[in-house]
Amino acid sequence: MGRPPCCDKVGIKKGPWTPEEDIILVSYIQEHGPGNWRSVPTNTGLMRCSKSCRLRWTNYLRPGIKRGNFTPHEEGMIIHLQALLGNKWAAIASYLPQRTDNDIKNYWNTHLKKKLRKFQSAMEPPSMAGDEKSLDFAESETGAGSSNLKLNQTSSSYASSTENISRLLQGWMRSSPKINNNNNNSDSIGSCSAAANNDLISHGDDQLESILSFENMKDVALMEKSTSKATFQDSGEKIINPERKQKADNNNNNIDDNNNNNSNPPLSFLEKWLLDESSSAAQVEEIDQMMELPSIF
DNA sequence: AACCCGGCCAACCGCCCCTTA
DNA sequence: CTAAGGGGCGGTTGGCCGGGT
Repeated sequence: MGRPPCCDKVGIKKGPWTPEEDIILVSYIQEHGPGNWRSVPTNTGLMRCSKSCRLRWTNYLRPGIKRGNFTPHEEGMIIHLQALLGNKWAAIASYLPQRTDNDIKNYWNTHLKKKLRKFQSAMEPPSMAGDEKSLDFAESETGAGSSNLKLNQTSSSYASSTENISRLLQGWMRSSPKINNNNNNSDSIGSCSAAANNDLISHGDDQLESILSFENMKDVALMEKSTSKATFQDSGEKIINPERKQKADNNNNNIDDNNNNNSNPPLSFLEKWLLDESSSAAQVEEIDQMMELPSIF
């Protein structure tokens, strides 16, 4: 039924990437641009499957990726979007261009889910504490007295220090105008929208409840999806709109309506809502404060 | 000091969708 | 129209690390 895994072949290397492999991959992409991943292993001599190469590039080597240290604003965006869209990490990532879906997914699973759960149990009367339906958490409670959140774990291993890989490799990339020729094209991340959002977000009602009850927005989201399907494209490679996908595949060239978007497309309802609400930084901080209360005593 | 346990996160797996021949 | 291939996405895993005992 299912297709055989692409990486079944013997001799395919798995596990953490080495700096040497990263350099090979980056220099290849520098020369040829991302895409046609199938040919990457053969052309580079990397003993990695094409998927692994793509993943490595999109999640770590791509220029402009920001890693670690999620800001309260980003947290708020993620919480909002997760409530609205569910576990559509790629879609969520498209609103946080500097973040990868994998990163967001990990952050959600390791930090935000717990945070929200704590928050929810803090908000609920004790008798209700066991009922977790409203947050739709799939997993069961583990470790009832779960420990404090550990943020910013540091690691000395290469793989874990990749937060700086893009920076380290910037020299390589810089010598290549090809890839990042366009402010906003599919490889230059971290540009506009996030920054714009950061700037735009200035207010919001502080009703914490609103963070947690977006059910009413889901219909809107569905409508949204059916009509305009995520009109935002992140400046990365996650392309939600198929039309854009095709264009992107054709590679480059400014596709992007969204670039040129000076002819800014009108904000969709969802986007407006996000911008209005994602003042959520304040809301998230409030959650933090709420959750710290018990520890004060 | 050694061991155990749990958290974190990079990477893999497998399914799905889209494109192309 | 259909089948095959490639890429994208979400879920899951496994290894590393730090904290606790």
